[in-house]
Amino acid sequence: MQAAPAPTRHDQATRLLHQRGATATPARVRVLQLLLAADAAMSHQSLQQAAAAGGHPFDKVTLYRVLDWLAAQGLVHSVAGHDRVRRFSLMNAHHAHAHFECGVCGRLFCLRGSLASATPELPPGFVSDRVDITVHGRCAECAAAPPASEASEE
Amino acid sequence: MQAAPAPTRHDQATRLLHQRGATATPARVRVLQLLLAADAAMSHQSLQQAAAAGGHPFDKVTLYRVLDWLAAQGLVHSVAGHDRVRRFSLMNAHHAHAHFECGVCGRLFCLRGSLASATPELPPGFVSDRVDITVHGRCAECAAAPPASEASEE
DNA sequence: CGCATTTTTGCAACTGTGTTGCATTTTTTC
DNA sequence: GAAAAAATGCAACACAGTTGCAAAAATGCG
Repeated sequence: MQAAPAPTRHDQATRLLHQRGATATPARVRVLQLLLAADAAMSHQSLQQAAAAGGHPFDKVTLYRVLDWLAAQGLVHSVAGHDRVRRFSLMNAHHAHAHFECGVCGRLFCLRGSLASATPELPPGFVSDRVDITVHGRCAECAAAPPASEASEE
Repeated sequence: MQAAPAPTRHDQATRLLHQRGATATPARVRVLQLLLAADAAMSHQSLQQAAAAGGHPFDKVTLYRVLDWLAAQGLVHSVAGHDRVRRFSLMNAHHAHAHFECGVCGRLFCLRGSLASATPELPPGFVSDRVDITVHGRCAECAAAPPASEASEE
């Protein structure tokens, strides 16, 4: 047995699934655990790597299906960044949160702020459903490390 | 004889290119013409189809490169929708415009409204560069044609 | 004007994300 | 415990976008 130091997160994930009346399958629980532990939206690739690093890699199709299922359940949120890669983050229930996409490292962070969802002027007949706000710029790490062609920075 | 009914648009495209001090190559002019005529952001595929319908299909790589070049010049703006396909629209110079993505037909429209770019609460160290706002919902056409009369309603 | 240089275009092959079909395993239901 | 349903895994596929290299057009220099 592996010393799993976070049964709490496993429990949390399982609870989220049971609230939906769905079976808490290992793959779903594992994906939710990873997403709960992440501070940024995770791509399919990073999830697979994280799972492999945890000693239990799952099939890529299974991962895609779990992510699709989670998105259909409204548990996660998928966003395609500028690199066309979908990244997934936990949905914070009621209100959609804004994202921050770093133009240097490409990471996608989740901002939590009460967005004044001021729908711009919508043409007549258009129905607004949700407003997605993504801030582009440089994250703290990349802003602190200017492109001085020198990567040596402690 | 090619019935070119819009020398104006051709001229407009050429002018935009010359303003950048760049050569107005046929491919660039053609792409800009198509984008000038479009009311919504166009994908690589639709641009290629439109060009083919116009009797002059260009190579897909050339199209990708022209689009990349136009984006690098700041003339167009590329946005990846939920289907992970990049769509291109003319940059309206100074202020970025918001987009509307229809969840039914997938089309991406450009909204023009002075967005109060109220950057949500950015974590310390993060540098905001640009705020991208995409409204999700149903466009006028799709909202007017509900999927009610389909086979099973459940 | 001709030739070297740069830019642009075109073709073919490739990468990588995501999907589909089908067989196998696991879970639920009776 | 067996049948049915859901979930998983493997292989093959589809599609957007990219890279490398060669041909063609534009540009610069003598």
